[in-house]
Amino acid sequence: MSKAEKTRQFIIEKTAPIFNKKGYSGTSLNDITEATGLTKGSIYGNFGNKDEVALAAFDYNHATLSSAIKRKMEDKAHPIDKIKVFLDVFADLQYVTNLKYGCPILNTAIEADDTHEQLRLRAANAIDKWYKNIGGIIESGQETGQIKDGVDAKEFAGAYIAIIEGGIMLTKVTGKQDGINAAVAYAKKMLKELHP
Amino acid sequence: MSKAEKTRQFIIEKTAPIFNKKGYSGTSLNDITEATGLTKGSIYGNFGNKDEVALAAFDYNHATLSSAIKRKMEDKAHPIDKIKVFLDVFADLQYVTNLKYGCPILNTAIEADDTHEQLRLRAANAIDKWYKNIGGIIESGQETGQIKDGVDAKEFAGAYIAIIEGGIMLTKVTGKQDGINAAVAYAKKMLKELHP
DNA sequence: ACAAAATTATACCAATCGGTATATTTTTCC
DNA sequence: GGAAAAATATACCGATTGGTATAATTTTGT
Repeated sequence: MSKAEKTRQFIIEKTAPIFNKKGYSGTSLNDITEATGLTKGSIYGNFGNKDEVALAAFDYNHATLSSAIKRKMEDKAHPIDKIKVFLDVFADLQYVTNLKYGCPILNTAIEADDTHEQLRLRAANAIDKWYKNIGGIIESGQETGQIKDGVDAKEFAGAYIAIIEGGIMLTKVTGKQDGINAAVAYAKKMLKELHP
Repeated sequence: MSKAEKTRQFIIEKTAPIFNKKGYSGTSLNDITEATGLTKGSIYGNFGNKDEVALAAFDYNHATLSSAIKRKMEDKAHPIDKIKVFLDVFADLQYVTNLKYGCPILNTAIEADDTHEQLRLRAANAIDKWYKNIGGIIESGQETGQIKDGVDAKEFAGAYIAIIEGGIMLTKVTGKQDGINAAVAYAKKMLKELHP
C-alpha cells in the first residue's frame, strides 16, 4: 500500500463517523481537515471533490456494518438464527464506536432520497443487498425444510428491515432504548412465523 | 389576521416542503427568499433567524400530517380501525402534495438527532404524541372489551410506528412501492393480534 | 544517493452562507 | 386623509463554503 493509499484510507476512516453524524450537507471541508489534521491540498490530492469523500465514507460505514453482520452470521447454522443476527447487531449499534451515530444506510437514505442521487443510489443498493441476503436465506431454508414454505421472502425481508430501521430511528431521536426494544421484540415474533 | 401574520404564515407554507425535502442544513436563506418571492429583510422582519423558520416549518408539516390522521380517525368507530388509519395515511403519503418528500417526523429525527437539539426535541415530542395516541386507543379499547387484554400498549405502539416509518424510508430510497407495501401488510397482521 | 514523480502545504479564489443597518414602502388607526 | 407605526426592500457585512494554482516537501525506483 503506497503512502497515498494509506492517506486516502486514513481520511476515509477519520471522516466516516462525521458524515454519519452530520450528513453530507452538514459536513464541511473544514470538518474534514480538522478530523484528519491534513490540509485541503492533501484532501484534494487524494479525492476529486467532497462528493468522492462522502461516497467513500458511506462505503466504509456500510462495510463496517456489513462485516459485523456477516461475521456473526457465520457462527450460526440455522437460517432463522442467521436472520436473527440483524437484531443482535442493531440492538447494540450504539456500542459500535464507528456507528454510534446510527445506521449509515438509514441516515443516508433519508438525507439523500430527494437531494443527492449518487448517495441515494448507494443507500438503495445497500438495502437491495439486505433484501437479497435475507431473501436468499429464507429460500434456501425453505429448500432444506427449515423454513415454512408459505412465507413470501421478499415481503418478509421488507417488513423485517423496516421494523429494525424504524426502531433505530425511535431510539436515536428519543434517546431511550424502548424504541429499538419494541421493534426487536416484534421482529422476534416475525421470526417465529418462519418455523415450519 | 394582520398583514404581518399573513406573511408569516405565507413564509411557513412556502418553505415547509423545502425544509422537508432538503433538511435544515440543506435549506439556505436563498431557498427561502426564492420560494416566497420575498427579500431577506422581510424574512428577518417576521422571524428572528433561520432556526425559527425551520421550527415553524416543522410544526406546520407535523400539523398537516396530524390533522390528516385525526380527520380520518373521526370516521372510524372501532379502536382497531382508528389505529389502522395510520396505514392508510402513510401508504398514500406521496400523494399528499405538501408531504411528498416523506414523513417530516422521520426526516427531522434522522437529521437532527445528533446535530440540532431543538429540532430533535420537536421530532421526539411528535413521536411521543403518537405513542400516547395509539396507547390511549388501545387502553380504552381494552376497557370496552374491543381489544385483547394481554396487549402491551407501549410495546405495540413502538413496533407499529417503527414498521411504518421504516417502510416509508424503504419506499423513498428505492423509489418502489414494495417497501411501504410490505410494511403495511405486516402491520395489518399486527392489528389482527389486537382482536380479543 | 539521487533525480523524477508523487504528495502535501500554502495561499489564494469567487460564490455563498446567515445576518443586519438603514432606507423605502405599505398598513394601521385615529 | 394623514401621521405614526409596522413591514418590506436595498445594500451591505464578515465568515465560511467548496475548490484550485503553485510552491515546498516527501516517496519512490534506480
